[in-house]
Amino acid sequence: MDRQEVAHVTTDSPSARAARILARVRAIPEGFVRTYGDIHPAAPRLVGHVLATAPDDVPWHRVVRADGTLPMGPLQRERLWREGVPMRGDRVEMRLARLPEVAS
DNA sequence: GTGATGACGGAAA
DNA sequence: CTTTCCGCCATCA
Repeated sequence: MDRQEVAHVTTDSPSARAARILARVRAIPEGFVRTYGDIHPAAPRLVGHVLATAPDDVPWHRVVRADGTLPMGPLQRERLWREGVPMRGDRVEMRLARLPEVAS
């Protein structure tokens, strides 16, 4: 389905989307990561904005780019490393750390 | 109201 | 491998 359908199916409203995004991010288990696109395919950039203005009790470091590079640099890298996320150089081994799409 | 920007993604060259 | 280009949506000037 395209983004229009997604928006229709998933009760949209600025706050509702933000809430859904935050919920998904909080659901990422330690040691794994998900990409912006995985969290909200229709608007990856929105995910970034939400995380940027989100409370720090969310595991924002578990959200990385689709190619495994880290948007937040060294800090994020350190946090992921501590959780045992497999990395190669400065990027995450998506093949192993990327969490499969979750239903809901 | 318009236009630029950003913690992005994917396709094309 | 890199660089463009276009689509997305909320914010902000």
